[in-house]
Amino acid sequence: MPSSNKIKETFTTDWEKYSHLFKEITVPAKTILLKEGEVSKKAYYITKGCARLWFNNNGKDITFQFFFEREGVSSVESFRLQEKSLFNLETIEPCTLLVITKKNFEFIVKDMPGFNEYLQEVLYKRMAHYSKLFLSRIKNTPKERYEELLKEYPHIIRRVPQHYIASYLGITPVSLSRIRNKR
Amino acid sequence: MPSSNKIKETFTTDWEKYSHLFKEITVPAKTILLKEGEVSKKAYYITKGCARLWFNNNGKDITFQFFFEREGVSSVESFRLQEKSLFNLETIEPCTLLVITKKNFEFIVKDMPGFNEYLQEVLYKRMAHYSKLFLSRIKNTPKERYEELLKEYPHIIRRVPQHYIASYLGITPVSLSRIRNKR
DNA sequence: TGTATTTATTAACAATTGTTATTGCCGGCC
DNA sequence: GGCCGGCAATAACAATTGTTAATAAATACA
Repeated sequence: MPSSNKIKETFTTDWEKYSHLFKEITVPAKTILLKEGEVSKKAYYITKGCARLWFNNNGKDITFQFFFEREGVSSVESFRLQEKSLFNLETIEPCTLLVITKKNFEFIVKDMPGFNEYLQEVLYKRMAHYSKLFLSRIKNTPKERYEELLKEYPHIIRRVPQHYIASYLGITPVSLSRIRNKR
Repeated sequence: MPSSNKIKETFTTDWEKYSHLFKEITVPAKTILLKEGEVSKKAYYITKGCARLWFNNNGKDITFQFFFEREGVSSVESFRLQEKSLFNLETIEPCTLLVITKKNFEFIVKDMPGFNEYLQEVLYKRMAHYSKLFLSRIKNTPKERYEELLKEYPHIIRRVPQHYIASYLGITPVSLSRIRNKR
């Protein structure tokens, strides 16, 4: 579960020895890995494909975050605290994933020096990501938000179906199409 | 600076002995107690009146929080970490305030048992307040947000001028007036 | 009390976004 | 290759909100 450049080097070499705790699976697109309201028992690492975290709001889905190759992904709060997840975790493309159980994960937490600190950083980054997302919703128009996404994270727009982008921006697919084609 | 029922009792009796560290001032409405971009050197406790925390977004002001009697108020992050404040702190009504300097405040933090924990709780509540506010912006329409405010915090609506409520809800005063009068 | 200032309402119009439905395109899959 | 399903674009219309301006009401305070 590498990532986060600074901390990465400190334990990336040790990583091999835990590989037997992960199971590789492949799943089709639109597979729900975790359902809203359920307690997360597994965490995933994306080898191939992409996924999204979203929640249902009166029948409309609101996407919070996208995940791509070489990223760990779970409903962090639910997995760590074993509480009901507020989010759905769903694949967008067919995916190859490394799966680890909560139990094995806890083993690594205890066994690998520095891993817990790394997790703290992941959590912190996630909070920062949310704050930024929320603030952009308050301060900017959908159009501005789209343009910012296009500038800062073009790979998301290249790869993710447009209606998920719309759900991420808080608008309808129709409205996003209009913004893109300026009419 | 009492508040927060649970922790309150643990040090509310000790509080008197620090009263000499506070200075009472009275200020008119619309007094800026802290300007966006400045470092907070003072914290306030409201004896009489009310205030709001807001920031400027391209000329429009966005209100984040309202404060009333028996509440401590400051740009918490700026006061604690001595960083530039992201917010303006401004009185809404003429106010009577107890003022304490950063230095004297730090003295109390060190001197009073349990005070630091209390501050942690204040900070935690503030984060929770923000999360709630942000989520309501994403999930609900301005109309729904107004109705929730009316139900949950009627005292705010009773007391605060309507255009500040509008700024808190993220809409124009005109739009809020329309919502209130259903047309 | 009378005047000035602030605040709220209303109207008219523009801009943005949502809703619903249709069409066409593309890719996966049998 | 051909069919089906998912996706994007577009149109027409409705609903919501913003903008600007005028007016009315409430409030402050001299």
